[in-house]
Amino acid sequence: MTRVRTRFAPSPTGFMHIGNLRTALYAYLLAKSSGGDFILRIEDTDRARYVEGAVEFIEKTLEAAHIIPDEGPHHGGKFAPYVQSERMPIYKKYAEQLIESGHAYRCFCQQSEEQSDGEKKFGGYDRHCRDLSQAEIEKNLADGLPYVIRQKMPLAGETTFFDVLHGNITIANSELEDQVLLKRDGMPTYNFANVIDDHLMEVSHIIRGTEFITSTPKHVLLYQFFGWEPPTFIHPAPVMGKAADGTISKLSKRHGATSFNDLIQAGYLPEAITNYVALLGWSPKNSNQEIFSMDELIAAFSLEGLSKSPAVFDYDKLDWMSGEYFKRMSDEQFADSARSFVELDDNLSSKWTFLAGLLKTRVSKLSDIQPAIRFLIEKPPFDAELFVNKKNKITVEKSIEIITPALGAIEAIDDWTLETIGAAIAAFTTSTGLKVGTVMWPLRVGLSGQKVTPGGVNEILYLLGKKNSIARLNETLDNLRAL
RNA sequence: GGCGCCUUGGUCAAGCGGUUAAGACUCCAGCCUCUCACGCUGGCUACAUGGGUUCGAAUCCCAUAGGCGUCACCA
Repeated sequence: MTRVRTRFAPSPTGFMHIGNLRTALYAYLLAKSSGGDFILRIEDTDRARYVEGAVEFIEKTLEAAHIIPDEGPHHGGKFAPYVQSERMPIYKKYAEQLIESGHAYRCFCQQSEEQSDGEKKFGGYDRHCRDLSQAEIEKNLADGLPYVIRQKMPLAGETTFFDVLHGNITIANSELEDQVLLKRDGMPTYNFANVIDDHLMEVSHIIRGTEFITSTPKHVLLYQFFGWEPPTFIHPAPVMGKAADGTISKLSKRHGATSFNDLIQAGYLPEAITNYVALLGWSPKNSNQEIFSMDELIAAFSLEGLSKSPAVFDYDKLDWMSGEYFKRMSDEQFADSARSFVELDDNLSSKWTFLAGLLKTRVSKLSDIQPAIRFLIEKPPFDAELFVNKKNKITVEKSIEIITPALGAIEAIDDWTLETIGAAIAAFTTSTGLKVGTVMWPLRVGLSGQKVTPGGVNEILYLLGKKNSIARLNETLDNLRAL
């Protein structure tokens, strides 16, 4: 059995779409699950679309996602170069070989040429250049006429190829246009370069989007023309997005964050993103496991688990998975990863690990943190409504009755630690003879200025510090009495 | 429009001729609880439609519908 070699072949657009990331992931998992190689190849044959620095961006993104190429532009490998624009002589050689064997021809048609008869027309050219005499060709060449090299498709019959997900797919050759192999500028088209490179680089399995299904017969014909063995094809369905109005379409900008980078910036962990994306179109056999480390994905991956229907990207589920990753981290780890997403004052930054521990189970992405802790830095405006709570039998009067003596108890705390605070508040609560909830409600609301807080009274007191806590409670008291 | 692919709850998704049609997310209810969250219990919701084949079909076949893709000197 030949060695499994897969490749990820993005064009350098400076953007790593989630769908691309998933394709890369599957290719990587397939290779690694069978001890093979994963290749990164840059398909930069469209000069107009080239984005400066995009290659480095792709490499950095893959690295962040823990998808590490064995061969690539900056990873080396015996089939270098791995950037198509650096392989032009190779494509030229094979294109000419095809002309000689009668499977390709020089086409001198202008791009905008119109065809008037009722014959089937392919992209502004007809097939008359197929029949040019050698003399005509020589003349055109001598005149310096620009030309492209086109693949000479069989006019009859059909081409069948096997796709792991879809089985045999057959397309009539009459549906196939004479594909341009070499463009006017000498660059190869995708449809040509990928065949040459995949063969030369000994790629065994091609994983790419379904948008390539209909052009695969062209590739298969090329393999036949050259007498090469075609690789195994796998065409997973695209990742879809759901718009606000419920319509479903290929995941794009209108659906929000759609690139790996967008998601990182929103504060999702790379591991969580990779994990979630892996499950969008793949599921493990004989298991319901959902949380996977990269090593576990490699161990569990198999082509049989791939789905052939499109999957809708679900931010709710990503949020859940993200939360699962947070919960499995230690407070220290979480505090560390979240640190760059928050701005803290000196007081809070000295208690950051503790605060982070409180937040860990309450956020689904790191960018949720800052809004959740703002009340600790700046107290929200007074709102009397907050001091009325039916369930805990709290009213404004009752709040004043509780906060006033509580202030005394708080002022009496010398050593400001979570333990001493907890003990003092517990003792105070007991002394009032009231239910815990009844006592805590006005205190928490009075301290935080909001109904919902991460952590309870003890934690907030600790985080705020003695001086600040007392100041806030006094202010609250003033406001309540003024009503 | 031609050609191709796809179709199990709102979403992901098991299932490969015989099941009470898994599991997860979301949502709802309850428990826990000083709020929220976590955790725990439980619940709602699905085989696109119509024909076959078969003792028996979500599973096989054929239509129909809908969705998606493709028809570039982009990938």
